Amino acid sequence: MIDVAIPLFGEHGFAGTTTKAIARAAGVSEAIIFRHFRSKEELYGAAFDRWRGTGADSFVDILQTYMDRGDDLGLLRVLYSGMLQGYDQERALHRMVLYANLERGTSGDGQVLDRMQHLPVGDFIVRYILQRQEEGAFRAGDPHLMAAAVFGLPLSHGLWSKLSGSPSPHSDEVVADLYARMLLQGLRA
Amino acid sequence: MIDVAIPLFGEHGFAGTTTKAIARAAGVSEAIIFRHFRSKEELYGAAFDRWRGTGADSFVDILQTYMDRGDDLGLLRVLYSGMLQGYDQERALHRMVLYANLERGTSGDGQVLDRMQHLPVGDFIVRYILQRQEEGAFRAGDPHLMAAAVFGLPLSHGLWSKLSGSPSPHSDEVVADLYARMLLQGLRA
DNA sequence: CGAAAAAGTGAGCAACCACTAACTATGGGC
DNA sequence: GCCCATAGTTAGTGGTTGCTCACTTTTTCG
Repeated sequence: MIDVAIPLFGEHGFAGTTTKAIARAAGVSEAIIFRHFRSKEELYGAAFDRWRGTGADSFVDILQTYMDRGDDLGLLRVLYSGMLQGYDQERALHRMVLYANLERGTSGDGQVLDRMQHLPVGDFIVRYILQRQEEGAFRAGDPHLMAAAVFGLPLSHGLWSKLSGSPSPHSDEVVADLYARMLLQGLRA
Repeated sequence: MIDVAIPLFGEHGFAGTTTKAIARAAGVSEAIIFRHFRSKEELYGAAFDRWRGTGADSFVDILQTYMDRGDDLGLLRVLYSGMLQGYDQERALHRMVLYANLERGTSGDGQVLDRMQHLPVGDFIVRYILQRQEEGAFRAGDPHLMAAAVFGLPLSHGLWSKLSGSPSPHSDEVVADLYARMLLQGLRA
């Protein structure tokens, strides 16, 4: 049931997704949703917990090997390539996260947003920038701000070409390489 | 009526905003909404047309003076400073645009998205990058991709600290300066 | 002024929303 | 065979949704 709820929440948001639609997609009657989850809200939360466990740990491990090797360009290229691929493969999940940012961003309980505050990959990039700064390789500045820039750079492209509806003529690899080179040059001291 | 609809659509999205709430905010009865607009959808479209005219032309003029002067860093600093200020001052409008990207991004008529396809500032940055590439100052690459990077860089920071609910400890000027320097260094050949 | 047009109202419509009540089938452990 | 928890059903609940209708008030203008 969570599996079929994620694409629906991702497509139409929390307010735009009806419990009836979820039930129909799951091939069951609407009533049993409320046997397994106390409310629509609780199902939404469960969908988010599913999202948190999305192979992020193994991805951090891969990035770590690049970091140990001192391969800055490789690290960024893998990060961006993974991000762009992730937008495709887990499009529904990413859209759900964006929706949550907007729907829960203001006057919400913040419960859902709290769960996504510190993600493994985000924490890793902050630590990575900090270390390279101490080594004198990267420019000075708040690592959190710079990490936001790292994640933001491909966001505009990804938002338009992947999560909305207008695909790009460039392959993920081309985009990832260009962005990795641009950002690395911008990070260097 | 459009004026009061924008904050509501920006706060809760199209699906999450009721016509009753708009009417109450406007201080009129619900029925007169449907005298002035054939449907909720049409009011939504009207709110977007309001957005398009948001002083973008004069902003482009300012950027143009920096471009003529060959002041790359100044141009980017003003652009980012303006973007961050815009997130604050026209928060509702920016949130509405993000909502539209998600809500209309898939299976929608695309009518709303088409209206925001080519914005003055976006077109200007593409032309700017193209010219600096021809002068040999900026690295090679698709200007549209690079323009997406220009707009994306501060997006992650802006999304979290401005459009959602967790403000940043840094001033807009500090952030704009850091990001402008990072991006300029990354753009250079 | 006076009439037409525009702007506004309250009551209410069918459809839909999240959610519940009362009941039935199923399957595993004793 | 019996118990009973789990999973499922149909048929609703009260409340809300976008939107309409019949009607009244205000504004415009020759």
